[in-house]
Amino acid sequence: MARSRYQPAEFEAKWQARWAEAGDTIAHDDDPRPKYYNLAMLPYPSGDLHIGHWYNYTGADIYGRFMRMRGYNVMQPIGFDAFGLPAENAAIKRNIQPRTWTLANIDNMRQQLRRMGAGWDWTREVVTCLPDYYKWTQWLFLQFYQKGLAYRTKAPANWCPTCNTTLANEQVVNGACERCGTPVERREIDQWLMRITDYADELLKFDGMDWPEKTRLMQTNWIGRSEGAEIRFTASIPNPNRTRGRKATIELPVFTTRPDTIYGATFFVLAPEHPAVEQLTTPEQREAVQAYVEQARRESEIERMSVEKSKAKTGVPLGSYVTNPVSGAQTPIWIADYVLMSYGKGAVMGVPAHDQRDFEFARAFGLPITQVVQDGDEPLTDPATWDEAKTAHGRLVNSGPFDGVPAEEAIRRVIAWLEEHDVGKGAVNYRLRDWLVSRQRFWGAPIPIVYCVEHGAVPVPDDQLPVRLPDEAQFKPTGESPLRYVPEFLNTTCPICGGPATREVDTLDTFICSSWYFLRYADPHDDQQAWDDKPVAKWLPVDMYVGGPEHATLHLMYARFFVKALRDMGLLSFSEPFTRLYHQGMVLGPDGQKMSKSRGNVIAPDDVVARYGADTVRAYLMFMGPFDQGGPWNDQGIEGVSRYLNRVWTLVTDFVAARGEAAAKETAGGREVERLRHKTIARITADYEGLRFNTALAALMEYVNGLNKAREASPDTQRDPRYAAAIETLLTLLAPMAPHIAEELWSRVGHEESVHRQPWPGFDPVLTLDEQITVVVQVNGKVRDTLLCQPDVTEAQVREQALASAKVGAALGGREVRKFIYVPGKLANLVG
RNA sequence: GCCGGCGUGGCGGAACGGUAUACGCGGCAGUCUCAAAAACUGCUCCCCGUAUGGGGUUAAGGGUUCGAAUCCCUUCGCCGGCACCA
Repeated sequence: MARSRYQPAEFEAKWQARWAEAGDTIAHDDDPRPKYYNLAMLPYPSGDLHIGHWYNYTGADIYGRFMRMRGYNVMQPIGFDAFGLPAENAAIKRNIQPRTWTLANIDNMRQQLRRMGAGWDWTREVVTCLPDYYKWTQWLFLQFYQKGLAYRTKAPANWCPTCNTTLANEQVVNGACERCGTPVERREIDQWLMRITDYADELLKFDGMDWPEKTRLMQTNWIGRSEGAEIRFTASIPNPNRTRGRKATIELPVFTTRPDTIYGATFFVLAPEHPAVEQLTTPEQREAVQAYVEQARRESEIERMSVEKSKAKTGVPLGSYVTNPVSGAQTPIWIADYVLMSYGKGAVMGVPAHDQRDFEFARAFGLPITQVVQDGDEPLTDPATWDEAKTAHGRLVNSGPFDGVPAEEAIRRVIAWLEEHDVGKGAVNYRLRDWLVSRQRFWGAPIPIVYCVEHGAVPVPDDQLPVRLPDEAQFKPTGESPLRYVPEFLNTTCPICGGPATREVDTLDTFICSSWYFLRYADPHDDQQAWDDKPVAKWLPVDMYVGGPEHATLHLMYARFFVKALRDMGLLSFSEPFTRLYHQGMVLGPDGQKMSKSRGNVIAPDDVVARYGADTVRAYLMFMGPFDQGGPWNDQGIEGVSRYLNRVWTLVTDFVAARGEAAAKETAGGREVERLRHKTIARITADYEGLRFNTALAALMEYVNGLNKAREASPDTQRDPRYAAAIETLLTLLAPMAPHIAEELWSRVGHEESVHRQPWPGFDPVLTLDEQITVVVQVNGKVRDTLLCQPDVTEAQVREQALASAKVGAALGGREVRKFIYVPGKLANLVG
C-alpha cells in the first residue's frame, strides 16, 4: 500500500485555523486552574518577523504549551511596541505617514506570527501606538509627574545629530548613538526626566528573583553604587567685582571614596562645564581657560571617552585656590576633561599619590605628590621615583591627627570629623542618572503637558486624555519635534485659566510604553482605567519572561522602576514585574557571523517555512544548541531535523496501518518499549522545565530510534498496547515543540480532542529501571572491566565479582587492594 | 584597564565529580534501483595492532581527589558588558 508522506503544507494552516476557532489559547480570568503568565518581549513592527523573533517566540511558546499541558491556565499574550524612530525614518524616506507604515507592518507581522503555530492569546493584543493604549501611557506619566517622579529641567542631553533627537544614557553606546552609530554630542535643552535614581538602592536588590546572574550583575554595575564621603572645600572668588569688593567665598563639594587620603590632596580639579569655573578664573587665566572650555565643549563624548591609556592628561589652572577643610592647606584649582560633570559633583580633590588619574595629571603638570597611605612594611620612598599611584589600603602617614590609623578605620574617622565640623558627611554616589524621556520626534506618545504664560507647565486633565497625535505631519530635519509645526496640535488653551497656551511638542521615549505593557495585558480593553486591580492581582507578576539580553540595562530596568514607583503610588501591590527571566541566545548566519543584509547571510523565516514547514523550523532552531546560547544556522542541520519529523510521520502512520490489521496483544518487546517510554518522559519533562530544548529534541530522536528498533526486531510489537501507549506519548511529548505534526498524527491515530489539551504524561520511576545494570570497574581510576548486574546488587557482590575479573587481576598485577570505592549501581574503583 | 562568560571529534553540540564524545550534520561502505535521488542499515576522536587488546585525548600548564571536561591556581584565545565613575 502506498505510504502517505509528511507534507506539512497540507495541514499546518488547517490546524492553525482550527486552534484559532477553538480558542484554546485564550486565557480566561475566571479559569480555576492555577495561573501562569508566560511572556515574550513584544516585537517592534519593523515589517518582517526575522529569525531572531522566531527563536525567541518558539522557545517561549514551547514553554507555554508545556505548562498548559501540565494543567496551568497559561496566559501568553502578544502585541506590538509600535512607536519609535524607524517609522519616522520610513516616513521621511518613502513619503508616507508613520501610522500608515506601522499599521501595515503590524498586519503583515500578525500573519507571520500566526504561521509560527504559537499559542498566542490574540484577544489581549496591545498596540502601543493606538490612542486606547497611549491614553494610559500619558495618564501614567502624569501620575509620575504628580508624585515628583517626572520633572522638567534644562540639562545637558545626549544629542544624536543624525537622528536629530536626544538619547537616554542607556541608548548611548561607546559615546555613539546605539541606533545609527553617530558620535553623540551634548546639548542643553529643556528635557523631561524620570527620577529613577530615587530607586537606585531598591533596584540593587534581586531577592526571590530567578534571573540570570549576568543580568543582575549588569544592572548592579550600571547603577554603580559607591560609598564614600562628600567633602565641602571652600574657595575665595579671586575677582569679586559683582560683589562690590566684598571678599566672597564659594563652596565646592566633592565626592570621594577615599576620604582617608584627604591630607594628600595637592590640587583640586573641576570639570570644564562646572558652573563655578567662570567665577573662579583669575583675569590672567581667563583666555586660556575659555579656550580650554571651548575645546572641551566641542569635543564629542566619543572623543573624550575613546582616550587610550597613554593619552596625556590635559588641563588649565584657574589661578585661584581652595581651602582643604581638614588640613587647612591651600591648593590650586584646575579644570581638566578627565573630570566628568555628569558624575559625583563634577569636582574632585586631586590625590596624586593614591589615585592613578590624579597621579598622571600631577606628572603632566609637575604638581606635588604627597604620600599619605603606607602599605604594610613597604618603606616610604620619594614619590618622584614612582611609576604609578599606590592605591592599596594601608596605614595613614603625613595626615596630622590620623597618622598610624588603618585606612578602613581612617575612612570612618575622617567622615566623623567632617560631620562634627560640618564640612562634609558620609555619602553614597551612583553612576545611574535620571532617565531622560523627551524625544524631539513625532511618532511617540505626546507628553501631556500644556504651557501657559500665566501658569507655566500644566498637566492635561484626565478627561482630556489622550492628547492625540495629529493624523499627519511634515518631517523636516529641524531637530525639533514635527509637532511644533502642526498649529492645530500646538495651540490650545490653558486647563486652568482657559487662556492661550501651547502643548509640549516632544514625545515620550518608547521605553515608557514598554515599561507597563505587561500590566495592560491583564486588562487590555479597559476604557475606564489603565487596568483594574482584580485581573492585575490575578495575573501579575509575570512568571516567565523570555527575551534578548540586550535589554538588560534598558527595558528590564525601566520596567522594574515603573513597578516599584507604581507600587508606592498605591497602584500596584507587588514590587517586581518579572519573577523568572530567561535570555535566548542569538541565531547567527551560516558563516557564524551576525546576520546582516550587507553580509548576505540572512535567513528569512518565510522562505524556510515555505520549504520545510513551521514545525521543522521550530524544532531545528531549538536543536541548534542551548537556548541561551543560540548558534549558527546550518542548511544541512535543518535537513536532519526535517528527516526526523519524516521518521516520526512514518513511524506513526505505519503504526496506524499495522494496528488496523490485527487485534492487540502483548508481545516480547513490550516491556522494553514501556521502559523507554517512561525514561523518555522523565528526561523530556526535566529538559522542558529547564528550557533545555536541544537535549529534549535529542531525547525525542533517541526515542524514535528506539521505537523503530523495536518494531524492526518484531513488527508484531506494534500490536502491543504498550507500543500504542508509546506512540501516543511520543505525540504528546512532541506537541509543544512541533505542534502541527503532533496534532495531525494525533488525529490520525484516532483522537477527536486536540493533543494540546492532553495532560502531560507522567512516569513511574520504577518502570524506568533497567533489568540489568552496568557497573564499571576501575583500577586506580582507569576503566578495566564492566559487570552486568541485577539492579539490587550489593556492594559485597560487586566487590566479589570485580576481584574475580581476569582483566582486573591483570591490571592489579598482584598488588593488594588498599581501598575499595563503591558508587551504588554505577562504579567500583579498586585502589592498589 | 575593570566585571562576567566560554574554549570538548571534520562541524553544531551531549555529559548529578564516576565508562568523555549522547543526538544531529558531514564522510565512508552497503541494501533497494537499469541508473540516480529519496529511504533504510552499518562504520566513523587520535596512535599501535589483522584481531582479542593496549595507549592517548576535553585550549596549555600545574594543583585538590580513589577518580576532574566538571572544583582551585597560572597562562593563552574568543565572546558580552562597562570604561578617566573620583
